[in-house]
Formats: sequence, structure tokens, C-alpha cells
Amino acid sequence: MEIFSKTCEYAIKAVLYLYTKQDRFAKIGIPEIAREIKSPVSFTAKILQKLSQRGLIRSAKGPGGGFYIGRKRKSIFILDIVNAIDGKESLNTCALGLKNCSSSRPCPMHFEILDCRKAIRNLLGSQSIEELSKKILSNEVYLVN
Amino acid sequence: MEIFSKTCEYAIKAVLYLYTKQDRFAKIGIPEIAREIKSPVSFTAKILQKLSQRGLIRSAKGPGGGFYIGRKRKSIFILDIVNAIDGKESLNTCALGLKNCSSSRPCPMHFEILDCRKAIRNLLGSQSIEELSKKILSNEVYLVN
DNA sequence: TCAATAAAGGACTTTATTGTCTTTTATTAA
DNA sequence: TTAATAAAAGACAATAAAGTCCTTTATTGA
Repeated sequence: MEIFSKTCEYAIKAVLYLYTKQDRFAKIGIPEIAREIKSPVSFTAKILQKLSQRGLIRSAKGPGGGFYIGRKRKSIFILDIVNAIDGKESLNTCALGLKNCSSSRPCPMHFEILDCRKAIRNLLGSQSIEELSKKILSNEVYLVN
Repeated sequence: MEIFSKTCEYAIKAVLYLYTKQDRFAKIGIPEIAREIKSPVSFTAKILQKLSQRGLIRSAKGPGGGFYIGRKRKSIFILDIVNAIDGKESLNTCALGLKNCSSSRPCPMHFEILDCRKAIRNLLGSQSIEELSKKILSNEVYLVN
């Protein structure tokens, strides 16, 4: 019943942390990110790498390098990170594990879970990283405790 | 983003299958249950054992033995099975993994996830095994495909 | 009482997830 | 052009979840 995998948790927190930086081109290194979101350094490196490959963040090698947001583009939402890490299918698999669960041959929970998933998708799709990072900066919410 | 663990999936399906039996005292063996819900036999045995220990179903050893529902009591809901298998905490852990996430020191998704979880809890708490098993018997929904 | 049956219980294996470590590649600045 | 730096990449290790197998215990009916 965990909402996100550990990988996804760290990914969300890492991206949020990057967005709390006022300068979208400020390069932040893995050690700092891992320290600030309290995540394992090497594992975080892998996740940042994937986020970068998926185009959600950018990276620069060499001295002064690190990860950064890059130029302003359309908003990023929590859902985008989840999709990038866990894949889009993860929000559509049958809750009872049926291979071919569908509205025409539904599992006992099909329609209810459908509604539920829709609600989750709406929620995650409405949570913009920009807004959340502002709340972090104003100490309304916290990335660690 | 899986709603249930595999253990929980099988547990729900096993209990649903038992409820499709008109006779609440008809003893059903592990092989039949596993076959009918398409689950691994030995693993299913463990799960049925746990469900029995938790008092959600009953069991009888020896010839003619098996698992059964037992006497009518207050309705069982999907939520009861989830709680019995995954524990009640599983619906309350912080989505971003913060140890002490709370309304006074919330993670960036705290309140939104709270609403979401409430919706899920309501849903799972409103799905009664009796009603779902009736839908299975009338071929409105299916346990396997 | 005894043999057969079926769940209970425990040790074990497999697989997926999480996490670590080391080497390579790209970049920077001296 | 070279030394230092930092991410990329890939192999490896630890842990947890899923699944198997074997022995024990309880029950039944002959």
C-alpha cells in the first residue's frame, strides 16, 4: 500500500530540492543532494542519472558540474516524475493482478479502483514541483525531519 | 504504485472465493482454492494460515478438512483483509518516507496524500466481501481471466 | 489403534528492490 | 596538455518479498 517506491520517493525529493534553488542553472552535486534529502549517495546518483536521461533534469560533468533544472519550460508535476521512474503502466495495472482485467471483463474491484486511480492521477498531475518547492522555501512543508 | 502486495491480492481473492460457496461451513482445501484463484499452492497455504490466525476465516485439519467462513457475523470488508495482512499502519505511512511526517511538520505531499488515503480507506471499507462475492456468482465480475 | 488426510509450522530458494563500489568518460581550469 | 573534478556506467552486495518444500500436528473414519 506504499504509494511510491523508494526510488520514486528519492526522485521526487531530489527534484524538489533542485527546484528550491533560485538559480535554475546552478549545478548541484550528488553529495549535497543526498545530504539534503537524506538519501543514500550512490543510489541517489543512479536516480539522478535516470531523471537526467528522461529529460526531467539536466546534468553537467566535470569541475563545477552537477545537476540542475535548466531553462524554464512547461511545468513539471509529481506525476511526470512517477511516470519517468515507475513507468506509465504502474498506474493502470489491475489491483488484483489479473492480466486482462478490463471494463468488459472486470475484476471484483475494477471500477472502484479505476475511480481511485483517477483520483490519484488527478492529484499527482495537479501537484506542480514549482508550487511545492515554494512551500518548502517558506517552511510550510519540509523535505526531511 | 501497486495498491496491494501479492500476498494481499491472493488473500482477497481467496476470501472472495470462499464466500462464493453458498454453505458457510463447506470446507475447501488449499489445492482447490489455489487452482480457482490461480495462485501458487504453497504460498496460498501460508496466506490462508495467516487469515485463519487473524480470525477472518476458519480452518479444519484432517480428512474432509479445509478452510471455511464459519458462522455469520458482522460483514467483512476488503479493508479488514488489508489490515490483517499488511497491518493498519500501511495506510498511514508518509508517501515520501519521512519518519515523523505529521500535520504539524508535513512533507510536501502530506495533506494531499491524506485526502487520497482517506478516499482509499473509505473505498476499501465500503467494499463488502458478501456483495462482491454475489457479483462473482452472477458473472458481473471475475476472479480470474 | 491405525492409516490416511489436511492444515500448521519452519527451513529454505528465488526474484525484485534497494543500495554500494569501482572504473570510465566528459569537462574545466591551470 | 594535464590534473582534478564530477557524472555515467556497470558490476556487485544486502535486504525484502515472493514462492517452495519438507516435517509435524491434529482429525477423521475404518
